[in-house]
Amino acid sequence: MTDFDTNKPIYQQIAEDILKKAVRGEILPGDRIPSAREYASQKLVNPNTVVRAFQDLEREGLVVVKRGLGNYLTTDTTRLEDARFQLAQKTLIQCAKDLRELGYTTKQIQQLLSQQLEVMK
Amino acid sequence: MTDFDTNKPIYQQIAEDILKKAVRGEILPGDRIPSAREYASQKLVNPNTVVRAFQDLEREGLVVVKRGLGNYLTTDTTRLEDARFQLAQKTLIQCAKDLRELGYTTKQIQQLLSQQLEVMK
Amino acid sequence: MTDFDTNKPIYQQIAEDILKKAVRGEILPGDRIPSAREYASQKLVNPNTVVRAFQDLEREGLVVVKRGLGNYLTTDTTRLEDARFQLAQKTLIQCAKDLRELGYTTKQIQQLLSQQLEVMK
Amino acid sequence: MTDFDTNKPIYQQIAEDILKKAVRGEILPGDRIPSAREYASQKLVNPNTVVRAFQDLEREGLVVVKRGLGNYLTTDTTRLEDARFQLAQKTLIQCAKDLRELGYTTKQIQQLLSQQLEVMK
DNA sequence: GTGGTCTAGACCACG
DNA sequence: GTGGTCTAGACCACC
Repeated sequence: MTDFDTNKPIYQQIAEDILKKAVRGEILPGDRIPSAREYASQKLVNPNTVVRAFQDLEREGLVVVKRGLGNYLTTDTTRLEDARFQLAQKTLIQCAKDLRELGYTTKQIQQLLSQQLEVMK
Repeated sequence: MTDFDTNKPIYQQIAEDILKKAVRGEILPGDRIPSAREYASQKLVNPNTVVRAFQDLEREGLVVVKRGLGNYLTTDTTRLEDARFQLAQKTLIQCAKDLRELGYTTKQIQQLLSQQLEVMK
Repeated sequence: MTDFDTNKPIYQQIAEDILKKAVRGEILPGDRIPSAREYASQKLVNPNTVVRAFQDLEREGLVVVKRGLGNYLTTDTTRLEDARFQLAQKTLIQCAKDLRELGYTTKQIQQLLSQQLEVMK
Repeated sequence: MTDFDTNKPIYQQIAEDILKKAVRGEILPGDRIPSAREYASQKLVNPNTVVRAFQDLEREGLVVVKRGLGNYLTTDTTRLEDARFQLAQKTLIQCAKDLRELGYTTKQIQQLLSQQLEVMK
């Protein structure tokens, strides 16, 4: 994920990127997260944009900011699991709703999804 | 659908609304679509916003503009089916990709979707 | 030419259609041209639109309107040849200008045109 | 090109102007394009009109929009060359077709074009 | 600062 | 009547 999708705020993509790394175990609870500056220079984005992403993560309780020390992934694993499930839920609801509105039946939707998952393997 | 989602362009929602009506058979191939002005006064949006939606639909070949007469749904049913499938495909790919990145397995994704579809029945 | 190009006024396309038929010899000098009504019902366009085309042709001296009798192609062949050459000239100037602005050289333009003419044979 | 042709949409002329500059090398791949507002105040047109031109260019993949930063000419030179060739092709096809319909032969068309190019030198 | 969107109101060509 | 275009001015999110 070196590039960003133009239709979505970059700060949001950064926040989701970190959440994804956390739920996949690439960052462990309590781990230090690169500082906004490091992250910004690495991903070639404006530091302000990263700061905003971190603020959002802190607000959700996923990241703990220790001033002068850096940002740390929360040790509260429930929070992580919650955030993961919520994001998944939101994604699925939107997807299911959109497909329903396109006139697809439950069976068809499941079939299309299976095909898609197969292709992406 | 009398109101609009605030975090999506209105013109895009109008275009999708018409596409959805078309694929669901509420508008038939060759049917006349309400003029931009009618549509605008009915949905209480600015005519220009509707015009933009219609232009997008024309660019995709879903709507045929007959100058001075009005806008007509294309009689090319392949186009309609294509547009439907493409939109469904795009939705599914995004959904599957997002869930994969959250670390869900194929089985789990299918299960979550089934639950969701069940709930929405 | 049963259908019309949407980017150009229909009345203009009708006028050009008649001019083209005349210069190609499908209509001869002095021949009667179908009345606006006949033409309109044949091509499925609004009679007013045909009328406007005929007015333009009359203004250019290509068509003579004899009230109550019908419209006749002028017997003045010079007029026809003039109109033909002018239209050709206008077309070429625009084409050459556009290609020049795209940075093509004289040689390249001639070559591209030759290829195109070959294809259309 | 300080003024605009009255019988063509301004937004279209702006888009073509930029494309032409790009294919002629006056703007290089990756270069920043003046912001819509700059361009608008410079050419004395409404910013919205410029925005529309830029959006068309983005849709064709010639311009990349970086939000909050500005518009950049694509670094994908294939796209540029494609766009150039397509526009040239479209122009030529239309020209050749029109002349053919006026009853000119291949030889005559080539000759007329050569004369025209000579004149414009 | 940038681009994205929307509203309001106007004018035109076309049918 | 229709759609196409343009202007003017506003608000927003983003960087």
